[in-house]
Amino acid sequence: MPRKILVTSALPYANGPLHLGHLLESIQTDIWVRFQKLRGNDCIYLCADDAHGTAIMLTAEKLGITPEEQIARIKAEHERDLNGFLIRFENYYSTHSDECQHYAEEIYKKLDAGGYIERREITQLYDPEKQLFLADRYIKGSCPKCKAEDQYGDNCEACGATYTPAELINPRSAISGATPVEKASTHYFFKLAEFDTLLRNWTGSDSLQPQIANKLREWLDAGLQSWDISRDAPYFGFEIPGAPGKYFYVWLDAPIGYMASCANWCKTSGRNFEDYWGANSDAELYHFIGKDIINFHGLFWPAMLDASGYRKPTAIFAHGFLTVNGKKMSKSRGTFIKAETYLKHLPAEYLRYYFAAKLSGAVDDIDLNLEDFTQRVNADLVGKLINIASRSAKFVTKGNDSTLCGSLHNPELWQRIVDAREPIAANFEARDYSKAIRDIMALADATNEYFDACEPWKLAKEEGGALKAAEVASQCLNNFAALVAYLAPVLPELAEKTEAFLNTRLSLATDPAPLLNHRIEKFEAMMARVDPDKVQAMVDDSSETTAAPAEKPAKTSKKEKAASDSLPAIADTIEFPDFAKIDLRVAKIIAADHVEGADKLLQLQLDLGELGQRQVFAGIKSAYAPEQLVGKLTVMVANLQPRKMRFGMSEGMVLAAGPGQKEIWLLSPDEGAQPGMRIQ
RNA sequence: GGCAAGGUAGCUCAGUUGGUUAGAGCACAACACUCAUAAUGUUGGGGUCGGCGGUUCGAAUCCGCCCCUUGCUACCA
Repeated sequence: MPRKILVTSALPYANGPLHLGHLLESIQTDIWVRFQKLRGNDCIYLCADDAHGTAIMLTAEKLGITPEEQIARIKAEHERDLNGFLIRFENYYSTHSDECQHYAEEIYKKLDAGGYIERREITQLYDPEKQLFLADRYIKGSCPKCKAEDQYGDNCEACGATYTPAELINPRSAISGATPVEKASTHYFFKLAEFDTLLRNWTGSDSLQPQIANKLREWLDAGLQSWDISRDAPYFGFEIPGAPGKYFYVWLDAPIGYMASCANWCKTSGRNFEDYWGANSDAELYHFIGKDIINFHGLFWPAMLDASGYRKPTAIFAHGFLTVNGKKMSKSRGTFIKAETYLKHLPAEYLRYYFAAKLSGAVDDIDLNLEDFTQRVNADLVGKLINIASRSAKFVTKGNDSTLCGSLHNPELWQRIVDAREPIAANFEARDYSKAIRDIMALADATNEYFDACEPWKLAKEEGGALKAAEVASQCLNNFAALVAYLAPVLPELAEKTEAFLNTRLSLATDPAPLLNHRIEKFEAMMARVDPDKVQAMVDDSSETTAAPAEKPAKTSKKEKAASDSLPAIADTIEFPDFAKIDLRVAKIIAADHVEGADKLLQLQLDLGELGQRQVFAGIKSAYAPEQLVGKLTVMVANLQPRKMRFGMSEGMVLAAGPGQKEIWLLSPDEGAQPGMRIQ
């Protein structure tokens, strides 16, 4: 009974080209899907472009086209590149589609009807000129730490500091250049916390990778927050029913794109949508994703599905990130390689093989070491695997009239290969491709050893030895056919060429049957060696030579931090205006309390005289008891951006010295200072 | 600060429930072979399995502490 399986890859964002990081996932998924199909299972592979959001809207505007034109253009590029890498979908669709809108609205309405949607007012930075709320990455300014100009709202590329947009010096909208202002608006939230039990049960199921289950449990134990699912107009997406001017956040409809793609495919394939998504579906549903989006697929998505009466995924399969030559892909190093650029220089199967040789079922990062890549592909595929066919063919072609012999010369070796099929299949099933590849290559080694031991080239020179040589070569060609069949999910083109060469059909569904008294075609080279010059050309082609941004310095290591603690160097000199920005005030502690559930914090109520009162959380519990503090005068930073902490808003900070633990000493002014006085 | 996943030969990686001198491929060296896309085979050099301590007759494998990498996260405001 074939299994009914629905597989997806994460939806690429329709705002830019695919790069090799995307391909890691597509290739991993495609290999698994092809494997399932070759095993005889009813497996379909669906994907789509993720086509909504502010970024796409802005890009379209910049290009002077409509968002619809922009996403159509990108989708065509994506499909071209994926096709070039031999990724084969049943359907590649878009979240900007009627089906997606239908299911997004339906799911939302069910969530709302179930009481899982709450409406709350929040304050965000707003671009008054562009009339647009600004996410962190759309706010630029000078880094508050190192003063580097033109940094994004969440972290500094020059010094690595992290901060909030409000901390930026001279913040401005990256879109219009206007100074952002704070503005309140009602947002819609999905009450995820209500699904705590459901999600605990789901993550407890043993089909998840242990690392993922751990991660999800960590989030669950930390307590689930409501998820902001709305964005204000203007926004390229679907308007929320009954909420004019409010749109679904792009991440709400992204996974619904899986359903949309399926519904769209069902129209032409004659399949039934409910068979896959209905609450009682007996189909298996798997999402291949990167580890960066585990929260969306492991928390929000199952909760959304369950709350709206659909089935949950059978499992999610997360993979790690792709690094190139051991480091993050970088445009200045030429290692930010686009799919299109790769294909311009190198065949798809090289990369498919290399990824397969390194992928396991775990969430570990994968490194594409370009030198290793070249050597590995050449040695494994050309040197050992295809070489089997290349060195054998002639003895059959010339020695036995292009016909494989009538019996196997080495039945033991053949049996070893046959017996390897199920273990190899089990490794493919478990997505442990690297193990499958190792086993297959070990059998290729064994075949080469056998070939060498028999010395058919010598046999062929002996009188009447041509047939003996052909027997050895026939054995090796049969081995070759079986090994290529095992590799077919990874190397579909090599499999096709092998089928043509040997006049046969390769399958993984049954044990390979030896080809006996079987006519073959003339051998022709099946794969060229990797040319290192082409690899270099690809890197050169990917290099951004124009003004490579300064390399982001490595984050300060703990060691370095410790060293700098013991050698308290004075910070860089600042100008008076820099200092003057800090509004320090004398504050009177009028209340101090323990915070329920907090290990380090005390909640302080500070009086600033005519300026009112402030609530501040301070991490000084280890050194002060609340009753010691009440009535004391201290110094606070009064114009610090308020920060939402787990236990409430902290509206400033009190100043203290010392390394921590018991050694914390709060600053206090001499007698006579009055609450609210500015410190200058 | 917390949590998670990693740290095994120059490179890329295996090492199942702790058990004999720690493995593979590539790279390197020598030799063999010359059928093959300078491919293949044999042999060899190369590792205090991140560090320290512990449990054990015995640890890369279990426990503790520490260091480094990556990621997530926070009561660092």
